[in-house]
Amino acid sequence: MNLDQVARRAKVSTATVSRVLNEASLVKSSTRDRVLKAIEELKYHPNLHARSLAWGKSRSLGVIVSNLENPFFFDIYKTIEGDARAQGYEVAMAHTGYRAEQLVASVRLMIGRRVAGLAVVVSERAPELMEELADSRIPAVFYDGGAVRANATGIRVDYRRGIGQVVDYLHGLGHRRLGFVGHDAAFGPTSEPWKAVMDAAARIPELEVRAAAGADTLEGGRQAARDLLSTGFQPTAMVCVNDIVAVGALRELRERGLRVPEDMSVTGFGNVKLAEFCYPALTTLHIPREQIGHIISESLLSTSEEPAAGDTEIVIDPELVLRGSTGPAPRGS
Amino acid sequence: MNLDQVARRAKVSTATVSRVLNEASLVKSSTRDRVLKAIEELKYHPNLHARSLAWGKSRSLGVIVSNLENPFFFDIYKTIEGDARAQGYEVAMAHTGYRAEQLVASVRLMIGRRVAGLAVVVSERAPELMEELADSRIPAVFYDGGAVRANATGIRVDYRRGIGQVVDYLHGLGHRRLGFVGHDAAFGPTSEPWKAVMDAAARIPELEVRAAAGADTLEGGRQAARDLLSTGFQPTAMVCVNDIVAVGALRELRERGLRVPEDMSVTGFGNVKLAEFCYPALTTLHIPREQIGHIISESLLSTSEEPAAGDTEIVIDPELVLRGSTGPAPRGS
DNA sequence: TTGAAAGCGGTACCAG
DNA sequence: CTGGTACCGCTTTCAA
Repeated sequence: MNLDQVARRAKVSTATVSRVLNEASLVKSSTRDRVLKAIEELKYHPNLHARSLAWGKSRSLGVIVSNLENPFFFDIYKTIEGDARAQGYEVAMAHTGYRAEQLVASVRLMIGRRVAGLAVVVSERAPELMEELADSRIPAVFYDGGAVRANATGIRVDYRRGIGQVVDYLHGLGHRRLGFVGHDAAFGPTSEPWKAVMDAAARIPELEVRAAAGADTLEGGRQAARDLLSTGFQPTAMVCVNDIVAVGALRELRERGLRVPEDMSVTGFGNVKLAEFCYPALTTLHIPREQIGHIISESLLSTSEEPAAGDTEIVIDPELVLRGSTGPAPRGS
Repeated sequence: MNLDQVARRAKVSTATVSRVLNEASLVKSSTRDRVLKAIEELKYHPNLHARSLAWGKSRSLGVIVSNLENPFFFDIYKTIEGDARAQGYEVAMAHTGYRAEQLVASVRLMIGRRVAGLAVVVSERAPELMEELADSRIPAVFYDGGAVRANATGIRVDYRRGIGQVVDYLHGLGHRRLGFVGHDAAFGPTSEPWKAVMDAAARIPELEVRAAAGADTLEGGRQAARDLLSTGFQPTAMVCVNDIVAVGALRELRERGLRVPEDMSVTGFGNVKLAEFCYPALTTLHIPREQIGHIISESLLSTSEEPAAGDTEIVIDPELVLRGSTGPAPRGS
């Protein structure tokens, strides 16, 4: 099942078979037919490894995301994939589950595959690795990737501003005790969302904030909400690091008999589709995931040979979307 | 950045470099160190295409799913991926968006990659292609794949039985007019779920059933529910083809001011995590997705060289899970 | 323990 | 328009 067998059967050289396969230079139609027939009969499928090896380059993009299960990441991935396909590129996906080691493995994998471009859409970090990536000369784009490496585009969300808006909004509604529901990879002093919350809280002294975190899943959000409440702390609002975790929190509240938003306000982050479909619908911060995807693919697939501007940092401004999950703080709280 | 350069720098042959890379035969540790140093300095990453070409085989599994966005598919994918990784396999993922043409392209891609095994977890069909796959001698497992090809394992859900249970249950609660919310790829007389509904309806003459379908997304479910209701038909229960679509329907009902389950019962299919987290929580049919994933990977990764039993068909029996989205039919309906 | 060289399956340049 | 052939980068005998 290789070129040679096809060539032999069609009584031509491998070069000719290769030609009909790539529709490149013209082949006499009678010969072409013979070859096609042989291919058909032999159920021949070209070995893609051999092909890309010979080709030198790989007309494929790599996309690494933290958690494909979270629609936030999926939406970005899908957009990139669509764009890439439209330009005739394959897409190789990898997800890390927020583990730095897995990120390292994935990047190495992509370098090994000699992808034509790499999108790194993850929250976790692996600084040493980025150097390796840079040396590989593979064009890369980072989303949320912390310090942007030289000669690569970076995209990040202005958490400080987004969370700031949410906190101000809640404060304006009379809330004084806030719970922050993070997830393991967006927790602790190195995490942007966390810093943003702390900043906002520091700005408004009368605010009291406590935090908890679980996995980046529905169940994780529920668990975090439970942990938060079981400490005895009685917040009147919960600021969640993303919509999925927020939906998880909603369930915990429901099962405790707490009404949203009468007894407790809840906010999300991202504005994924589910935020509109859950009940109550989530007040959240809109992040334009498709736009992010397009920016990424555009930057990676830039027709021009030049490294697409390079060294750019694009900052996304979240936009507050008000829905049913937030309301005035309960009286006498 | 290839073997040769590393070899040259370390003053050894490419064979030796290859050896230290594969930790195969022993290399004198002083030489090994020299080589490792060279690799380090050159930031060398082996070309995986060349490697698998030389290797002949590919220690990687292919997984094709219809819609990764739907957690049902994702859960299966994730399980397979986990198992495969645990055995040192790479996983190549492709999704088809329920399009047969895309399925064809994806299978060809996987054959071209010479994957060691292929999981085809899709609802759409492409019979001609399956023949091609069979000839490729790649071990394959199909989920929901219709007619099982010779010498391959097939797994399918007993829709007839599952839907039958739901319909009987609703009928027992007094429901007489049922709406079926499908999605485009699970609609029409060739679709199993559809046939199952029609069968059940035929069994109980006093039942009236109408159907509608949209995309396999939250929004699609909402749209389908809207279409169903806008015909003037007034069902008292909606049987949905999966949980996602059901959550979409829930929203449409909510916005029309219809209470669930007082005014309308709703059922899902699959029992994905979201089914517990939405409001009201969904009565649904549990499909053991992780078990399915394990069966698939086990069958594909069977240590024995023999084609893993082959020709097996495994039928999954869905289990009814009762939650808050169903109740007695409204009085006087 | 190490090196030389023959593939693995294609592509593409150079003649004819 | 077609065939011969030198690679692409790595693995793997076979000898040394």
